[in-house]
Amino acid sequence: MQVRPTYFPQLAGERLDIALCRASATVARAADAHAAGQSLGVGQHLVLKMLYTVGPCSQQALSEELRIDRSVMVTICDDLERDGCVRRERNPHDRRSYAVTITDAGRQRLVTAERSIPGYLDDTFKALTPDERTQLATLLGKLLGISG
Amino acid sequence: MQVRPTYFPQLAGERLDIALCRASATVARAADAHAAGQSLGVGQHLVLKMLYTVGPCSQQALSEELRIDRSVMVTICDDLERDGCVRRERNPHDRRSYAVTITDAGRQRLVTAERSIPGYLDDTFKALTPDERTQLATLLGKLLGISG
DNA sequence: CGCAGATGATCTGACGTCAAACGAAGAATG
DNA sequence: CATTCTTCGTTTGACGTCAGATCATCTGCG
Repeated sequence: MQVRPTYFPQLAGERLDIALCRASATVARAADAHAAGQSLGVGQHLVLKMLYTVGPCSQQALSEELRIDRSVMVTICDDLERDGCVRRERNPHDRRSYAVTITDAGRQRLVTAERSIPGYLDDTFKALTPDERTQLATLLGKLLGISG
Repeated sequence: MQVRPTYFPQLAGERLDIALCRASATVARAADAHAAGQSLGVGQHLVLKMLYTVGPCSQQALSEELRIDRSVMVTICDDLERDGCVRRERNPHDRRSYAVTITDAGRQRLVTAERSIPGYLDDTFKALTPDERTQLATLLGKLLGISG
């Protein structure tokens, strides 16, 4: 029930980029808060999810696909490995790279975390109807150059 | 001509929040690049624009409305003042706060910078038709709780 | 008035992100 | 094979952001 209708709406009206960035910042905050509740960082979650769906990957592949800097990926994998969620095995065909592999504990951790995602998404985007969410997804897809 | 159709599209499909954040990151990069070309930071531009449209403000008001941290606003105003784009006059009714005021030079600087904005926006959102841009603006508005 | 608490601007310290440099291991060229 | 170049993972250093402390000023209350 905030009583502050001022300059921003006008700005958002003429600057689509600013509106997009602010919406993203809001959503990112929600994601971080939710992740903290699960005691599994957003990056860690995404890494586990990708390993789960596409199988063992190099840190390089994880970095590029998830757009997480290589140096950040190091500590994400460190933490996941310390928690027993992944193993770092050397790729026998290229001993420079790892084959980061999800463990049973990691799979377990992932499915647990995944259970809370629908509720989190629903809450974060509760201002939009299901149709509108689909619209938004489509528009963002186009913006990101996703072929589909 | 990139030949990398892999995991991300699938992720973006089921995680609207991730899609939103990545789109925002892309747009923010474009904004920074464009701002660098204008040698006027995004924050500085927004401050000038707000001062231009709503008149003199305290740094507090600028901070809250533009969602820029107070401590960051200090250096933004420092730089703008050093360049002669704003003046910091004490608010006579409350000498704790400034009345940050745009100068003629600042106005000039702003209108110059504003001229390049339509082209920048058009380029950044070229993947969307005008109708789709309007749709996106509407959806983001709802998400941000803008009354309209 | 005199004092406690709130508020605006500023400064400082901690944190996360990212670019650049590095070492190890492969690929390519002669 | 040797030399050069590239790639993967890691470390380091710089930078921007933000929370908390600080100082000056204002407000409210006795």
